[in-house]
Amino acid sequence: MSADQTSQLLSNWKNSLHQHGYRVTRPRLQVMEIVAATRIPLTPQDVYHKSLNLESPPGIASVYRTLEMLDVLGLIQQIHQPGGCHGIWPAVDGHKHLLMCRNCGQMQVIEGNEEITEYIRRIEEDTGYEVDEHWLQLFGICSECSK
Amino acid sequence: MSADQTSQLLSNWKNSLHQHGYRVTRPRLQVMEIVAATRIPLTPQDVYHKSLNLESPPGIASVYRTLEMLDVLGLIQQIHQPGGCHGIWPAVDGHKHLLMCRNCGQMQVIEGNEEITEYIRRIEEDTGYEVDEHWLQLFGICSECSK
DNA sequence: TCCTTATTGATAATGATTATCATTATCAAT
DNA sequence: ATTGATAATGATAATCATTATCAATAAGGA
Repeated sequence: MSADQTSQLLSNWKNSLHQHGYRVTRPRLQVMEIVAATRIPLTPQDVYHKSLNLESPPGIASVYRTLEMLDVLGLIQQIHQPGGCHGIWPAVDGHKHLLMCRNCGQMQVIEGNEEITEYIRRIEEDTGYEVDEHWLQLFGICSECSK
Repeated sequence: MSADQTSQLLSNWKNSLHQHGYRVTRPRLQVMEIVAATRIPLTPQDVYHKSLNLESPPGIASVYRTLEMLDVLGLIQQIHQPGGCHGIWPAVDGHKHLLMCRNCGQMQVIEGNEEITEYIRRIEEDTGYEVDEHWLQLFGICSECSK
């Protein structure tokens, strides 16, 4: 994620806090900066440990509280990984699927999902379910790592 | 899952333990019976609490150890749910996708995934990744629950 | 600048999972 | 069927992540 993409994201997030009546505080900013800048999914613990490098790091409780708030506001999303654990990641607009390099951890957003829409339509016919949500995540090796 | 499907599964699992040099013990059988018979994903705690109804229930540690063993042997798989937490479920042969009713929790295995194969081929072309694993899970309301 | 109150940080409480280790039970060999 | 080596168990302690508590602090509207 490039530097100006990150600051764009941060700016949007701050607006969202204001709009929903949340105060913009230093601990929240510290957490948001870390999450907005990450290129790999982070756990709450990851965020906390990264924050310890900062001047006056937020308390562990504020890290959890801020992540909870970002989640409620839909600004981050959970990522499910082969290791079994979750990580968080800035939420992607619309419904996009994610591709993650199992070597370097880098995430990539996939554009277009017509095939999946078609697939789901067929499943609904076959099973009688109303499918209202789906998760698709792809894992592999990115072109950098496969060199 | 029907009664004879369950006993078929159990029988396969016991064979697998023998083949890999694991002893077949009562605590293991108790855990395996619970997991093989479930119609919804279970957490380790779920399994433990269900086991407490039994005559001489296994210790909590044995529940964890048995689930770990079943996972290593590839006999169960993890299910990722909207709530954010994992559950376990008997592993499905081949690569099948799962559909879960968000009301009753019931799981359904989906046959055929040509659309997904096609989708992944396109992603590989677009991104330069080698995609070697993918997770797709669908959530919705089953025909029973939507009545 | 003041004042209300949302937020923080330190820490206690909770809950899940893992590690430890003496005792028990499996199962291959006899 | 019995024996014996040792894998496995169960009770519990240790660890680790997450949540709750509450007095002190700071954001931001008046």
